Amino acid sequence: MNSLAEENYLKALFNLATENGDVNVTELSKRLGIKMPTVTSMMKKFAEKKLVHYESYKPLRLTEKGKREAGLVIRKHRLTEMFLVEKMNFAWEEVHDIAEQIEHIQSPLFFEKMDELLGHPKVDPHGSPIPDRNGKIVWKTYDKLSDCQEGDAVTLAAVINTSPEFLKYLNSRKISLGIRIKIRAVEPFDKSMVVSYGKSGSETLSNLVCERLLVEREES
Amino acid sequence: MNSLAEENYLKALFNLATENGDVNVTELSKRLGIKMPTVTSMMKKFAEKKLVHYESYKPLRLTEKGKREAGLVIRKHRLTEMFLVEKMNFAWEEVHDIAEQIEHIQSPLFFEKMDELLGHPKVDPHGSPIPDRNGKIVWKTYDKLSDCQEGDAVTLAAVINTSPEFLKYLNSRKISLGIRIKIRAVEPFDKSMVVSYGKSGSETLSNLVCERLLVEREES
DNA sequence: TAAATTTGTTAGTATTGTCTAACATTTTAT
DNA sequence: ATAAAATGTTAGACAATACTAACAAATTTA
Repeated sequence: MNSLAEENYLKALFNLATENGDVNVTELSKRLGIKMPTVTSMMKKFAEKKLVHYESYKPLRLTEKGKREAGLVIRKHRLTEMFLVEKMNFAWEEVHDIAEQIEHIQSPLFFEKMDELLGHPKVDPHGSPIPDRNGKIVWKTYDKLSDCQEGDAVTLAAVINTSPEFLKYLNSRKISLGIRIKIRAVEPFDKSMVVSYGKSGSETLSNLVCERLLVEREES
Repeated sequence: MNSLAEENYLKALFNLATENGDVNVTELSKRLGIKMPTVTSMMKKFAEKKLVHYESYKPLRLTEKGKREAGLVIRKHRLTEMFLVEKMNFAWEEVHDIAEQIEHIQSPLFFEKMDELLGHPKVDPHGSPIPDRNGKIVWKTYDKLSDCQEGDAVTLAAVINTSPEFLKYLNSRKISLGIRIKIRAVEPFDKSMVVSYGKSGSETLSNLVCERLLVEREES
């Protein structure tokens, strides 16, 4: 069984590997808000527990076991986020901190119950995939809205940045997962987009925002 | 803010005081499964934090602050038990261990949401009162079934022992909170009772069981 | 009331997970 | 190619919470 601290390291390792490929000690240290020497010693412990392949000065790589156990922590996190939103009426920008705590509950039954009550959801409230019972993630590949063209019609499937600030910004624009977005124009100078969706006439979204919105093109 | 360990000490102190009056180090040690020297040193820390009145070799007494904070932990525990049973379809004998973990979540909003979704319940699934937002418990006084007489008709309001074994025994007899029980006979020799309730013809309950069932007499 | 038992404290140690300071290696830039 | 910068490790310390062994006080019993 992994401790709470270990679960946090596992999750961070997995997420960083997904985001950036190779993970180094500095990044992991920054992500966790824990100083580098502490991270180094935890990685040695992880090596003994066969959770990472560790060699001094080399990038950190989760073993298969490490990936599985990390996936299971992320599963608990994302199921919790979904439960909080769907069953407890939380808004999507409120759930992260609570899920960070509940993900450490040791009770397979508890998470099985959540999964069942939610009808075995495939994604969390931000569109991130929920790993299966073996910790395996099935990745669907989405396009960034910023990579789409004038005239494209797309559906919003996920958001990359899940900070409360960004999510509140989206709330204020009535942007939520599942909305259909039409790209009316792309400004060449700053790559901002004029889009329409829902009941809005049209809105202008900066490139920074468009890069954080993952969409599916209409099936053709 | 109290740590997880401190919250456990607070809860145990409060519960022991409710059950037995005075609390001593030995009892607290046994209840927590923590050796006495560790308990002594935690009590010194509690004295500094003004959670207990501590004097060497004297019984342990929670301060008003200590009672309030203990009550708030117990509130979190009991709200959680109720939530697990009412909203997540757990059986009453399954919830204790999970609630022991969730009670330590630091998020007032999370527990407020539970309370709201449950409609501000006054008792948990075992009939124990849920402290209010200030940690105050309003005690209703019940009678033990074992103190009732032949001919009495009562309603089951709470159970004293909440061990899974006892609760499963009650399940097997279809005994649940709220059932109306009629006392058909009391065996003088061993104080066992012949009772009827629900659809059962009649059942015999040992004195040990009857002492653990708290009932309300029919309003007169 | 004195001995035995129970209860409680002190002292010293261990583990987990954190830190800072100092040093070592690797990478980048001139 | 070497100096500077970035990255990573070692060594030693610390806080929280637990433990055991030894001792002290209080209570019970004979």
